[in-house]
Amino acid sequence: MGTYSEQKEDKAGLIISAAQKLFGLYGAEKTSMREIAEGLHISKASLYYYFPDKENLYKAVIEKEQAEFLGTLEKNIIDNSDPAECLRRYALNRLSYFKYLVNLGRVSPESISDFKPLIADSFRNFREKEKKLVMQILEKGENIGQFKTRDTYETASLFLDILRGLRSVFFNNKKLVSINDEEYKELSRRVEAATDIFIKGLMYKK
Amino acid sequence: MGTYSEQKEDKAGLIISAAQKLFGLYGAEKTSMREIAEGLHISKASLYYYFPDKENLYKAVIEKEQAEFLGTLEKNIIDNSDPAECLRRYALNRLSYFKYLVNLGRVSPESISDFKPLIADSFRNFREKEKKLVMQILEKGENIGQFKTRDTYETASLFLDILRGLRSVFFNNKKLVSINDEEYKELSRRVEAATDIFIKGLMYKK
DNA sequence: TTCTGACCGATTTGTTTAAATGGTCAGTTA
DNA sequence: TAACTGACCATTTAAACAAATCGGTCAGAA
Repeated sequence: MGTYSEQKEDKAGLIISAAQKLFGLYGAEKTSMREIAEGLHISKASLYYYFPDKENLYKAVIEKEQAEFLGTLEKNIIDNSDPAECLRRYALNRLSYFKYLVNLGRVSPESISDFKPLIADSFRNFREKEKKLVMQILEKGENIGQFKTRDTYETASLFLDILRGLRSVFFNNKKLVSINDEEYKELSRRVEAATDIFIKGLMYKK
Repeated sequence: MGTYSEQKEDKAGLIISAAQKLFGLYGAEKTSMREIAEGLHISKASLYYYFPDKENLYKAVIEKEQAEFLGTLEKNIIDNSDPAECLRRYALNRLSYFKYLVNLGRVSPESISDFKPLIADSFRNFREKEKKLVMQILEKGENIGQFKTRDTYETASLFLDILRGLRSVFFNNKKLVSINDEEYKELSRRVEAATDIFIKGLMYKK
């Protein structure tokens, strides 16, 4: 990489960070490009030199967060050799990421449901990557004769949807803006219980 | 019951049915008390002879639907002796009820999240009844040595939340107004798969 | 290459006004 | 006296319009 593109990435990174902060404070829709530019002491038009439009800037913020999470997740999992323990860790790590997103204001009705196609793609992509990670764990479990599944892809998808569903149910019951420690403990207790039963349900019966 | 209260219940029942129909067409918020009264050829004030306010009328509609569902559900389950099969039936019956509610327009962001306390109570009550039904099934499974759970109440609650979560995830992905046959099949396939794994996870290991 | 001010059409916001809504009540009806 | 009603009220919602703000563009300066 040359100096230019490095500089460009630096500047783009600064913009992403500034946008990330403001999106976290006010939400993406309530944050204007003018505000982001003013915070960086540059003109609004400059933002459009680095990002074609607001949607792509938002996408960059989302994908930055997703990449960070997937990175730490892989590290946290790969070193562990027991597939069941891997699934347990996955569930709790994923929940921790959820808490982070909620407390950042990144999870809300409008952020989830009526997403623009571009952002929806990012989420789909993220979920696919998650699925593949879980698939790897399941396949490992099959190979060492610990698990027995019909279809690792379907099972991984189901596992993630169950976790997502539990979060969603918990989230819908209380109208959450942020998660405090008590709520988080309660939710992780349920997620752990569900994961344990799920794992038992995958176990190979001798 | 005397003639008077029977007549009163008849009339109240008519009002509930009329309201049910209109709520289904336009939603509770977009249906006015005037409309309901006009459809029954009575004055708006008369509605307030039978129901203290709109909220309680809506509550009556909700509880009528819930009672009907719980009734058919119990019938559909009680005659079956295998607990695992009971859980499977429960899951699919519950899904069928969900489809019914969605296609009636009874499930929507505003109907779910920002409910008035009164209606929220009805839902809590309904969920408690569901939980007790599932608990009965689980206890039966424990008694015949088929299941092994830490806590039947917690497990029942978890089972229902997982089902609810899967519906919620499916519902949030597509922005549903009604469920067609394909979507319903897809959803029941997933619910069945989750239920099967869940049941396996409850099985007593010899 | 990087950045900007001036500018555009479209959307959002604020404000005002009229209509409709949920709810009440004294009194009629049968 | 239980069942019902028309007239009425305070509050919410709908409509309409103006002003501000928004995302985005572009010729040209640095």
